[in-house]
Amino acid sequence: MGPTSASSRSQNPRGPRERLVLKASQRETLQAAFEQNPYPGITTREELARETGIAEDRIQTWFANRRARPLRKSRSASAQASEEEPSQGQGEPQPWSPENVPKAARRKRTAISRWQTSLLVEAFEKSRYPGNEAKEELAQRTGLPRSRIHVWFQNRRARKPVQSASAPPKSLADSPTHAATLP
DNA sequence: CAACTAACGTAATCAGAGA
DNA sequence: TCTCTGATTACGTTAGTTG
Repeated sequence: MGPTSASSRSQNPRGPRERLVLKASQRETLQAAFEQNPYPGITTREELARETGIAEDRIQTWFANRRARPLRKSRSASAQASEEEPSQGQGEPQPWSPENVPKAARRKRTAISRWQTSLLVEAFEKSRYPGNEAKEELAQRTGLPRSRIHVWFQNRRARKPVQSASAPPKSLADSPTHAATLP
């Protein structure tokens, strides 16, 4: 199995997912793909996932972090205004602009059924910030991938702000839409 | 310990399916 | 068409790994 040194991290309910440590060969593969296209679509990501053995959502995270790196400045910033930057001299000094990026295919929209949604809503009301364990459990129970659960919570948090204690819960006569309540 | 960087947060936006 | 909501992005922060 994996020579993971950290295996005693399964006690924190809010704990994040175990941090992945890339092998040199995996890093090379990703870096090569990044140079060809910093915005890989779902097809490319899954291909890379197969090649490297890394989960697709981790590939996506890797690309996002990689894109941000040259733009982000370290908190130390070094403050030295040298007129040259090592490791970024040759190649394309131009930043990637969205217009220049070919629209890669997105992941197909996942259809989340009513019962799956109810389960997620129930969990959301218990905790808006499920840790990795809770996400895995929800993935098990709903049959949805962990990454979709993660996105669902992100969207839910963004669209359903925290209800004030004094704010009326969505009682009757508030949302005439969803007529089907519960079985 | 300091630098590097995977994981994860928000906010904004794009995009698919149903009313 | 509009609404609801899943997918993706930029940007910022947190915390594990490594020199």
